[in-house]
Amino acid sequence: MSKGPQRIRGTQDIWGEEADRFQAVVAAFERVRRLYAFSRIEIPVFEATEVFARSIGETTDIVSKEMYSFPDRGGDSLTLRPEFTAGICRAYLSEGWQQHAPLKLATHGPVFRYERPQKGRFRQFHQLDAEIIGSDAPAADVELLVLADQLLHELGIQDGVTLNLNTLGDAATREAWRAALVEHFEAHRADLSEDSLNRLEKNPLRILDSKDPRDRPAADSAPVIDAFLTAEAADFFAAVTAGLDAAGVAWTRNGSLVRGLDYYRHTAFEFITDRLGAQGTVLAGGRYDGLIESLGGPPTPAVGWAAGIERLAMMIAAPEPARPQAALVPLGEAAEAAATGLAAGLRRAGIACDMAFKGNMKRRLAKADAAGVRFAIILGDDELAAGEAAVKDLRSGEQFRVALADLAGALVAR
RNA sequence: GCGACCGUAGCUCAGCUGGUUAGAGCAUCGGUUUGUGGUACCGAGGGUCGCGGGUUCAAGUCCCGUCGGUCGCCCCA
Repeated sequence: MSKGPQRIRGTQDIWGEEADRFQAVVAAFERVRRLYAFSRIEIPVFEATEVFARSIGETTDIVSKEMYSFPDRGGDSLTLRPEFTAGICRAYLSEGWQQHAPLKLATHGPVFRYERPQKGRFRQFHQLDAEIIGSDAPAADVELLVLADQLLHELGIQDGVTLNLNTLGDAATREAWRAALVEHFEAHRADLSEDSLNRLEKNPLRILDSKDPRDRPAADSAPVIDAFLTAEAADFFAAVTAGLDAAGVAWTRNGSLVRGLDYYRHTAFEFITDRLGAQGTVLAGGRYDGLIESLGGPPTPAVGWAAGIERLAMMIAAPEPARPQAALVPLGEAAEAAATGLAAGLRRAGIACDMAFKGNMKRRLAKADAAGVRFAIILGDDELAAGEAAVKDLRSGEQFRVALADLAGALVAR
């Protein structure tokens, strides 16, 4: 095997088709985000640890054992972001962006979670992220969902994916429902898996979507949230579903869809596929009206979602690799210099072209062909003397002479 | 943190119940073609068989450990 430093577990070196897929996902997101007038935001890759600890919830696995936290040289505890939402809310507060509310924000980039890598799961992975901060209108939830739906359509993966939708109600609803669930599961303690007994202490809602067959009877017979919804919460959810219907976005109600993170309220959703093994969630989010308050800010309503770029990239059709239109093939030193000038001219004219750093004609032609280049521009002493280049169409094999001054135009014309 | 499977050239893999100098395809480089690619043919370079220990006359092949990979559980995008 190779020696030298190795890639850190759970990180990736991405090149070739994989990189093209990644780029295609990001490009689609940037395009769609503009259509919905979301502005781009950039935030730090690391934050004070408390930003995540206070917002995400001390009891979640993310905070308790999956964060990359470290003391900096000054002794402060910093953490590599495990998600975008908390950092964006911190920025909203510390930069005084309340004055711009409601704010529609989008970003993408690396996030970090210390987990055991598996299919579609990495320690450094990448997310798309969209948030609306400062609006308590159900229309905000709807817009975010329609945006997500359009993104998946533009990526061509809507067929394998369904939008699962639920409401967690407002704070009062959630409290009442949670109490009822605890009571229900306490009564079925004997039937539950060890994992779920654990969840009962830490996050009882999670028992509802347990994969363990032993938990299913108790989970399926558990009280549903609808009975506990306050009138306001019920109205809110009705407005969201009506909006989705109006926008023509397909959705299915999933009463056992809950969120792992403490800050969610009202709308919760996941776009789920069966094409990625155990990692079925492709895009997920919801409303988190309590988060900014938990960071020490004023009560501020907000909604958002995040999607794993790697997971999306695995699902899309392979994109056409970008290939240059032409390759320069100089023969000899004089031609090499002339070709350098020609290449610069073509590129300034907006024509993508390539020129190998060295090699004989055979090598250069083979390289151009392997790269999928359409035209080889051959420059030798004969051509130079005539002020022309030999242009070879590598697809048809036909070859013709073009005056150097007309090169760019000739290539565009063909 | 737990479980299962896997770890042989740059890549994908073969190597039968342990037995002389470990193979193939692709890729790379060179040649058939000293100014013409994509096809074909010939040739070359490249591996302490993840690492460490053990069993054996003998280990890529068996055993233990360790590291890494893959998939699943937990959790989550």
